[in-house]
Amino acid sequence: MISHAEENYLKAIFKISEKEAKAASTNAIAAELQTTAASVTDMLKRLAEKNLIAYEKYRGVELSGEGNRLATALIRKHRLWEVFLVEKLGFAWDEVHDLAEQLEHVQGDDLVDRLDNFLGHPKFDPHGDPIPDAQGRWAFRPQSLLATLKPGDRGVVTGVDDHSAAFLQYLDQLGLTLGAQLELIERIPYDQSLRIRTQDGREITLSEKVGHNLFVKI
Amino acid sequence: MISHAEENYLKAIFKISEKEAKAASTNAIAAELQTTAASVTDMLKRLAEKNLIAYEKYRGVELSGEGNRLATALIRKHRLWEVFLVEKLGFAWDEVHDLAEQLEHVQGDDLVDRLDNFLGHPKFDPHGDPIPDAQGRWAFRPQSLLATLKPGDRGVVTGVDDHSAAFLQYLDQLGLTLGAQLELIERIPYDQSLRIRTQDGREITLSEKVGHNLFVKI
DNA sequence: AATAATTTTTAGACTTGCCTAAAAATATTT
DNA sequence: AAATATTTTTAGGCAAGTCTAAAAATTATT
Repeated sequence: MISHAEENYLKAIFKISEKEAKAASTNAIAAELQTTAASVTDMLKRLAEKNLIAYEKYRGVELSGEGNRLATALIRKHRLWEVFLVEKLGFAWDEVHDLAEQLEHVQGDDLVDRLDNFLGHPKFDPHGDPIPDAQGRWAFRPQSLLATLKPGDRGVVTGVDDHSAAFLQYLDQLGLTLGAQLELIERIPYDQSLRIRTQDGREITLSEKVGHNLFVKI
Repeated sequence: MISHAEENYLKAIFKISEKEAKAASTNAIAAELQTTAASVTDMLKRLAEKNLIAYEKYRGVELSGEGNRLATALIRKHRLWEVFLVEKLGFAWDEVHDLAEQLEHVQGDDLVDRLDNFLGHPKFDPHGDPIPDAQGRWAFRPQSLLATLKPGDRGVVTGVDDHSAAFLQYLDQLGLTLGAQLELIERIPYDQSLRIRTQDGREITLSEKVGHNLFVKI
């Protein structure tokens, strides 16, 4: 049996490995989970003992096959619950993270698969993140950071890199939710600000930071 | 903040107090939660400390107003999730208890009320148990144990006292699910067995035990 | 009312998961 | 390469929640 705490560590390690493409460090895990390096070291020993990670002192960790399988299942659960909360219960996309964080730990034989079925097998969650299927396969969808578009390029908002409520609410306010169309007018050389036209013809200026946190499909 | 373990104790005390109409004993709580009397004593001290129960050594416990409020909210959550699992995800009534036991601990501002709304404000769960509303008010529905009917009485199955999977599956097999109509033909004096006629005209014999665990509305 | 049986509590220990402070190892600078 | 800075681990401790075994209190029996 695996505890909630252990599950959270696996997910954190998965998340870090995904970005960094190298072994996850103790400090990175501590930062991700808002805990201390000492606590992380404690837990890494336990996870290594259970063969869920490959751990070498001072060298960081990587998930084992089983650890990867568990982390993927957890992300699947998290994202399916997010879809449920938004699509069925009417929560906003910036309100669902903490709830899904709890719901993903609910254990039950075919709960996830029934939920998946009930929701119509969604491939992406309310933030545009892919939902792995029951076999752990990830959907792929070509997308680019808004910051990489060239003036004149048109795109559709497909996801976010920053999942903070502050960013999501700002996007709501701008009308830049998933599916919104936009066109890059120009990039200001001085500070890399981006002038875009929205689908209803408004022209708005976005900071470089926004450009690096918004995914669009060209 | 209240822990999952504390919540489970409150629910157990509520359940026992409901039946016994007197202070819940340490042993009764231990039996309900499948733990030891020593563990219960430990926890009772903590709950008393938090003013969730009135606890006097060797004298059993009763819920405080706040304890009662929390236990009621918990039962509300549990039963709403059971409705969700059966109505929306298609689980059988004997499969949902353990899942709801986990889901009831999920904390979130208006999650329960949104769920309640999504489900159409059900008044009873899949086992016929009442679901308290957001203000903690209980629906009442007159019902009697099948064992108390007189020959010739007709009734509709409205609930069960025994929630075990074995009993629920047996009822499924007999076709005696919620809403099923039946008529008591006779009570066998020898062993209090009950001969009933089902709505499709079958005559079946039920043990005294079944008679004491099935609720019907006459 | 005294003894026996039962229930409840206390005492002490264990695991999980977390912490701080100090030590050890690794990485970076000069 | 030596000194410094950073990262990671160890050591020791704490709280929650559980356990067993023993002591204390209550209840039942004779």
